[in-house]
Amino acid sequence: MATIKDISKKLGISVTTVSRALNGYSDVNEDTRKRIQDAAKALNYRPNQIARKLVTGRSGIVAMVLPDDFGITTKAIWFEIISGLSAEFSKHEMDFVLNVSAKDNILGVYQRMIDRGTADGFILIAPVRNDPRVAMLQAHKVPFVIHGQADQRCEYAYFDIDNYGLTRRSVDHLVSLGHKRIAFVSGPKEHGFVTQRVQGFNDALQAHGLEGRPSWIRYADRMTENFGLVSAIQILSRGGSVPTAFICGNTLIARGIYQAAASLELSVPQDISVIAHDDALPENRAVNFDPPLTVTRSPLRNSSAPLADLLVRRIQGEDLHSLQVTETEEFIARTSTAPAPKDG
Amino acid sequence: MATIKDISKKLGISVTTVSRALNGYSDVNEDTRKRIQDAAKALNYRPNQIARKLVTGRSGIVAMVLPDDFGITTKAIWFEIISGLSAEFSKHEMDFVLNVSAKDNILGVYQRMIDRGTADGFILIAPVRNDPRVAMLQAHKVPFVIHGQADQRCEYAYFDIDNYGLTRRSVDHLVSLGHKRIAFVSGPKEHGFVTQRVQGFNDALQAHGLEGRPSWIRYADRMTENFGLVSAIQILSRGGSVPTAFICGNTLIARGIYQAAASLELSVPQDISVIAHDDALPENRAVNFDPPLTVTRSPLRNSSAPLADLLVRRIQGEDLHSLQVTETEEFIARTSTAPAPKDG
DNA sequence: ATGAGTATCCAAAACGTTTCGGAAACGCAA
DNA sequence: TTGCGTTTCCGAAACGTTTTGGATACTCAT
Repeated sequence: MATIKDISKKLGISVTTVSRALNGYSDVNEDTRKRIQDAAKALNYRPNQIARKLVTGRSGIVAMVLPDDFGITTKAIWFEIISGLSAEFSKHEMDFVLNVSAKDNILGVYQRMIDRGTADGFILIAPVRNDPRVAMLQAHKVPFVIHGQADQRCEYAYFDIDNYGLTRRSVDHLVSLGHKRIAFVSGPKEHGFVTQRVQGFNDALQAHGLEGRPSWIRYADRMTENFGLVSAIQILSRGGSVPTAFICGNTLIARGIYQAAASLELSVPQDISVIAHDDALPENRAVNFDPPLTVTRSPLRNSSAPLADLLVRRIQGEDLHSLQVTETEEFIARTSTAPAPKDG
Repeated sequence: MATIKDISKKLGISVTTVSRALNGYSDVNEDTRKRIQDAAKALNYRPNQIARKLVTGRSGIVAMVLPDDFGITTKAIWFEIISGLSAEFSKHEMDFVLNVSAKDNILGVYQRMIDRGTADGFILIAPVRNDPRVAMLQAHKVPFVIHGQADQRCEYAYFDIDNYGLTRRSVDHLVSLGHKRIAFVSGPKEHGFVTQRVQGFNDALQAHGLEGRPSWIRYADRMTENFGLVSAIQILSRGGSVPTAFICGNTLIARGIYQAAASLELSVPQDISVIAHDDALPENRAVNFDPPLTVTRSPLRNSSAPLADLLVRRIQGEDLHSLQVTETEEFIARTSTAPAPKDG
């Protein structure tokens, strides 16, 4: 309601000085600044973002565009990210625009938003290789940060977990328990994080002199309980030798594998060990599994603050290469993993 | 990128005329308008919302503030509403700001948004009686629309379903099947829709000369499967006569009641009939229940378009009273309801 | 020919802020 | 005294649009 002019008039100080005082410039006397700040508070002044944007080119608005076709799993995951981000940007006094659109229209939405210049920057999630969104944003020189790293050497800011290391550590743990035949039930092939995890998985097997079987690596379109159930039954029912351990892309898949084991009258961990990556969604806690699930853990919730922070700094013009963060996940051994069965 | 000035220069026409042509004013020659529109298209012109807002006071931004403490059910429900709204506002070329904040800070967020004037209007959901958010928005004369009607006679725009009629119809249906003892498992007491449903429930009972028992009406803090399970077992295990039918606030509660019935070795619908209100969430389809669930149905998804539309019209200054919409839900009889048991 | 009415156009102000390019006042060294 | 550097301030322009209040030219009846 109150404008900078009101403060200016009330104090008999120029609009310029008021603006500079409030924005922390050094060319204003500290006493004056104090008076101005007090007046601002007294008048309940809040800078009009719109007016500010017109001159600075910044709107204090940040956006995220999501496709609308996904299951409840993805829904929960994204809600987790969304609420975290929204809260985080709130702290920065920024607004968070969410757009949920048909998958084939996503690029159109970006185009519109870029043209109208509503947003200072974007958050992307679930990147794929050669992601067209990335190409578009780069072409228009719009700041953005990706959750997850799509390509090996990339020219954008990102926050990622160590997907490669995640499967390596899981394999290491299983091998140290004597497992030699390990399956990996993962996510959609086109996503960067899946590629990296598979890579880590294969490299780890090789490092231990073990041989992987292509049919023991499964790619889910949707990383659901059902997919875990079906995959495990298929893998375990095939003739010949079967895996003694499963690594799961998330805890839902693990749940499906527990079910499969129960259905096949196998017990976890005596017959098969299970280990998963845990995004720490509040509604599916690995510690409440029976038996409690061994996991590599990196709460999705924890990624909000870094993501928001990175984007803010990117918008402020900070260099890309200082804005590429990879976080190492926690390893938590519980009782879903045990020494490999003797007859294995 | 291209501004109104660019068009103006290219065509040798004043900025004023370009603006008026593009905004459909009648005082510009149709030929000129055509030329201007063509030039605008050629230059890929999009009006700068920010500049526009500065003078009109409209930002083309609309906001919603949610508390961050809720279970996965609410999460799914809200995601449903959110994606619908976002898509809908997209069509209106408006941006949708989402803010998820701590419950005790919600009002602060509204205050900030109102002060900064980022949003043209707000969407509220899940109103309670004498909702402080309503009071605040009314005090600041900010346009808003509520999903659900909190108070009987209210001075705001809303879109609601006929919550009163919903339970009336459910009771009618059950009574016509011969049921005389009916329980109702509903939602949080403080929400308007619960009050209305309970009212409809009680009135319907009375209209049929039946007597309700207070202990047969249950208020859930969270309308989950668990609450349905627990409520049904408690109600059915009590000494004396027990209900022969349950009305459920949503399909999750119904699922819990199915479970309770199974656990108590009662069958649906031979021993107890179940009827629910169905918000039509994609992950919990009433038709897939076993037996398929009789419902009153009003897809949440369907409320997005009216809500968005109402808000847009409210922002444009349309009168409140033409913006109060109550939709009647569908009634779908399936096989979870059957004649009351003879010994009942 | 005059005046009124209509169709079409436009210059300038306004929205609230930041920023550019100084200006004034002072201290201090030469 | 002069000149220079600091500190502290400010006027005016700018951002891209809409809106206000005419101005101009034309038509048509008188």
